[in-house]
Amino acid sequence: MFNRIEVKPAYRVVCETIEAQIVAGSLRPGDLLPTETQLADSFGLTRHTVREGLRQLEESGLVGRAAGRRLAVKVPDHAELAPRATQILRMQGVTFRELWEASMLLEPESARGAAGQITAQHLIALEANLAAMEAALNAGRSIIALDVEFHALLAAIAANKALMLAREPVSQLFFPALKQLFDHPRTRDTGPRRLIEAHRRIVDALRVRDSVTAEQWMRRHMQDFRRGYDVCGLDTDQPLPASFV
Amino acid sequence: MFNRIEVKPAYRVVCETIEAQIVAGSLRPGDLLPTETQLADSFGLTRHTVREGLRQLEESGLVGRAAGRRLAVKVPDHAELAPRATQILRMQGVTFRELWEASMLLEPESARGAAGQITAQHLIALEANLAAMEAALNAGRSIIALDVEFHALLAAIAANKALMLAREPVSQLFFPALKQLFDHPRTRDTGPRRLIEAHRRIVDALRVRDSVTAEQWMRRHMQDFRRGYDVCGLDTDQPLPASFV
DNA sequence: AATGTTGTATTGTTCAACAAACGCTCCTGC
DNA sequence: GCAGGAGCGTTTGTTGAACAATACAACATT
Repeated sequence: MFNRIEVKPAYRVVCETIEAQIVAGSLRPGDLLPTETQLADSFGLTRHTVREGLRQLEESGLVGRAAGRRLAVKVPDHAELAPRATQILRMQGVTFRELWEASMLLEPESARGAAGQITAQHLIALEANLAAMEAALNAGRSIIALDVEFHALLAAIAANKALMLAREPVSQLFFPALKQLFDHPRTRDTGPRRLIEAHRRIVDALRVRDSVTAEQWMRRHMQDFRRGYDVCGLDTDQPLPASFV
Repeated sequence: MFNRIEVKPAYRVVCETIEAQIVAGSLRPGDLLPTETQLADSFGLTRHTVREGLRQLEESGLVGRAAGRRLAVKVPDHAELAPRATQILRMQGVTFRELWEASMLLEPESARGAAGQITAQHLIALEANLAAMEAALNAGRSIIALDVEFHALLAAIAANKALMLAREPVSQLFFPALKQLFDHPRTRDTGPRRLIEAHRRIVDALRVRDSVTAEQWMRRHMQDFRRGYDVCGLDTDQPLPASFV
């Protein structure tokens, strides 16, 4: 009968009210919010209180500074969400196995989907990535960042928004976790070569829109990672060390 | 050469500084933050400026009110992130097809994983869900919420944090999208029955830890959804209507 | 046309308070 | 001895009136 009453601070109400207006559609992406003073007047609050609400709204990604100083409604981007998701996974002590199992699902599907959508434009980007990797390898620089980029490229080509959202945080953790591999004597020399080889094969398959082969090579590629982890004697059930930031 | 210069407001620096302390580990989950006045003194800012930073930190999920009023560092929960991810997908105009393709990957894996981890405790929860569904159906109430819950239960049982994070936002959109189906004359009568039947089969398979059958039935279950959508003449490539809130 | 200048609107920040809620200690009554 | 209040200090939530800094636009200058 009498449900739990919770008093929300005014700034929270401000945030929720504006958010509600946005999802309801009365404020559309691109629209400028009223000025802080106007909002304060409307709500019958001080500018300070309104500002605290706006700070939360800002962090939620629903508003941002489009052109000038004024806050504008925008469509939040999944690129903003990914780092936060990554952070959650790390702080919750996600294990290599969990990441690997997720990647084992998401990446092959990403490759498969890319085969159906790929354009000449995309191929150029992929080739550029491969070339950059070769160069980095020869120069003795790390290829991890380029690896992450490669997989992100594939996902972007596949153009499934749900998949991209799901994939990104996992990839942000999984691939950097492989840094250990490339530093390890057992895999330092062969690892990067095998990686580039797999990427090469995937691109070749995509060029001829061969989704089956692309998917197969991606799966092999993922299994390679897993095997490398084992070969190096690393425990797949341990939480990832915090150093992967 | 000359990169974009961005001057960050002080409240933003406050937020980032504290966040850095948390990820660096000098502030651990459970620790209380200093009081607003102390922070203001340390930073050499006004209490209000500090508060704006704290509001952002709060929204980011890294701090929260644990016991009393004081803010405490906490491990962010993926349950907080899911609604935001859902929002992003919806605002970006995600289509039924995208959601379905993602679910077609994630849900069967979820069922498969659950088979390996399930306990008597879990089975009780699943049975309770099934019973509640039967009851809801007989009473003519909607079973959508219970369906979402069923799939969330499976994911929780499978206990893969990366998978749960990936799955949740998709499920929050995908299953409610099926409301149309259960309102449509073509599937109104048979749909819910088939749904419960599939859930039943999955639970039965899980009870005997038969991961293959569980996964198969889940896949069939998903394909059923898709077929229903087609049968009702709905366009799978249209963005979901905004009414799924 | 490109570069200064001015003016105004809006955000960022400060200072000085006060109200309300919480946690704590200490005190009372049994 | 201890359960239950009464007070008290601490901390957050909120207000008010300012001022500084910046961005934008319109205009003047060269």
